[in-house]
Amino acid sequence: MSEKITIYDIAKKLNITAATVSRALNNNPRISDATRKLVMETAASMGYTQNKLALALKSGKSNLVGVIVPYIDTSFFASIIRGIEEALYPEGYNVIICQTHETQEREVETVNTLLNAQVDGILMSVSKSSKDTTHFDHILNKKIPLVFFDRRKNVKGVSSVTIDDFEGGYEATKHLIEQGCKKIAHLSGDWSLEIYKKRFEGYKHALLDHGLEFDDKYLLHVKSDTAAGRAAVDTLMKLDEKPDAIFSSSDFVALGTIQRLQELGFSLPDDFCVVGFSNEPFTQLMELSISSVDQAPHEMGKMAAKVFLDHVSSVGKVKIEQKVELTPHLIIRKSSSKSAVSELAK
Amino acid sequence: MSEKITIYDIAKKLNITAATVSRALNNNPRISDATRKLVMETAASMGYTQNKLALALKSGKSNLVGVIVPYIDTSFFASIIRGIEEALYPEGYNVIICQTHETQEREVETVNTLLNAQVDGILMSVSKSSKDTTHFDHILNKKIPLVFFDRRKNVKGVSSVTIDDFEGGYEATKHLIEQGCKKIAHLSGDWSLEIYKKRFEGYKHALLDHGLEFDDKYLLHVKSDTAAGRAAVDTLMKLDEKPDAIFSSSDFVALGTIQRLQELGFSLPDDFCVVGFSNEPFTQLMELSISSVDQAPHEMGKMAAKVFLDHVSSVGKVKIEQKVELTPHLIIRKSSSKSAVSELAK
DNA sequence: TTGTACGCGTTATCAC
DNA sequence: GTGATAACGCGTACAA
Repeated sequence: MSEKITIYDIAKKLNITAATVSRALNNNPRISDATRKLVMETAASMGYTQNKLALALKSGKSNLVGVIVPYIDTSFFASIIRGIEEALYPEGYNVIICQTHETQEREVETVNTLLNAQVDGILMSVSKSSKDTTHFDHILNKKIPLVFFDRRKNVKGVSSVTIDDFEGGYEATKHLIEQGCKKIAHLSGDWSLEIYKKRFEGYKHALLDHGLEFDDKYLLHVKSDTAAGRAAVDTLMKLDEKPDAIFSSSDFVALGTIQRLQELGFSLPDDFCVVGFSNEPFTQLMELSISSVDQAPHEMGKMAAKVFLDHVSSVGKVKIEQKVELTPHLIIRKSSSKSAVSELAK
Repeated sequence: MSEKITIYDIAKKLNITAATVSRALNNNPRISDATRKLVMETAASMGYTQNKLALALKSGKSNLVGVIVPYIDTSFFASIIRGIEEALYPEGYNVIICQTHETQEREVETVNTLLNAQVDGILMSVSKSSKDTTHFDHILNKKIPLVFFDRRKNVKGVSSVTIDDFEGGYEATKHLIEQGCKKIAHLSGDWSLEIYKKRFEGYKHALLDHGLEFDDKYLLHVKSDTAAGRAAVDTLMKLDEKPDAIFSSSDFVALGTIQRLQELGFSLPDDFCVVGFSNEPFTQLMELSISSVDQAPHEMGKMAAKVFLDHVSSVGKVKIEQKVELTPHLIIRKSSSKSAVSELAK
């Protein structure tokens, strides 16, 4: 009892042909109940497991889906992958994970690897440094569904699932304005990624819609870590007109600003209101819990999987690229809840 | 230019046979430089990609490795998976991810799924409710390497990579004793998992080794969330002899205890010292940063992958099961750094 | 109801 | 150096 058992092994044991075994195992109607039962039982006793590779080779369908992310161990992407896995597993798909480490080189490499592995689809979030798009054409030329999530590129025929980053930026800024903040700084990221640009635009429009003017000096481009947030605070403090609120495109940056502001002796949220983006797990755990825009990554993953499934189920039919935009949800916590305003609300 | 290109397509175009194309592509020595170059070029121009499924079927080697975890989106497991992926990718393996949701049922199911997918190995952390072990035998019967990480079961012939949980519990407790704590409570988890039992044993031995006695009333079994930590504090506060320190097997529980203790008006770390376990990302981000035992999940993943690679490279040779035990590292932060002791150290 | 024969794409083993 | 052929494990028309 060991090694790989094939339908030939069980056929030989029963003095029948492999075709019959195959039929019995697949509940083919054209087979007697007797042999079906017999085959089923001996298959189980011999410890037979179907070789999906052979099936995949024959059918041209591997039931493998590739997922490409910058890093797997950031809570945002991990949640998305969980959503994808949980939506695809019940449909019989297995998920292969690849990381790009934010480089174009690895992105191209992993795409080719997944193509070699004959995946039935690729779900991915493009890396920051991704500029060229010919590797996406490789995928499309092979008629393999490609779905972007969160970070997308404009490629014809490719569906995407994102959140409405404009809306997220708008809501966060609007909330700060409602808290009575007048001079709201915005810490943005690398604009080669659409998401940061759109969050900024939401921020800008919210200002204008509420009679505030947009001022260049309150816009900073920073990296996504706490150190960058601390440095940003120091930069802002050199201004003649210091801001009274900060909307950051990253929770880590937001945390850095809070740390630095508190070090400088400011009282939050009364002197400064801060809102972050992503609703990282830690934001709700802090003593001064941090307001943030939730991106519903689990839902995003499920939706990306659903879009893929729609694609495969609509072969032959007109398959139109889908651009799903999820609505972000601002979660208001202590870092932006001025006591004065809270009192008013009561 | 589209659809799947096979070596037959390129053979036909060049009026040669598929075997020759295969040889050219695989740098077989018995081939002329002229045809090799010709094949290489036309292969590239036609957009040929090797079908690894066919290769896998023929060779019996899929270059797929299955990874099974309770949940993919906890920082600990996500880091492990990252470590695994980064160690396996350069060796030509792709990683398939499955989640058990902590149920035995899904664990058995995912194992069978991965076996069907013809994975070359399975790396897994068993689920809490996993009791039966026959599904592990299925794996071993097929001569497929199985490696446990973090959470293991005693199964003959199975390698494992864990951290020395006894050591972790011991060091954490010893540290608390050195801070001057005399009555150290321990919040443990479900003892059906070895890890929690061992952490407790480390705790107990550290007490005894330093002349403190172990007292039942300071040992509580709790779930792994902040609510459980809060509840545990309330339970401990009902004791006549209240503890002066808490060693928790979970960072989330530790956070809960800190929140509740502060609510009750205690000053930390002077009234209470708290140490957690896992070094979750948030522990270092809190205003009162939390001391914790780091499990080096990234390293653990890399090591699990390495153990697997050792297995496959030693086919035929005596392959002995490896029991790798990584050394945990206590990270001392504010939650257990008494100012008095700190002053003394200066 | 069951057996026969073929093909999925690839490489390896023969021949030539 | 290259061509022909078998084999990996499976499902399925076609024949019986």
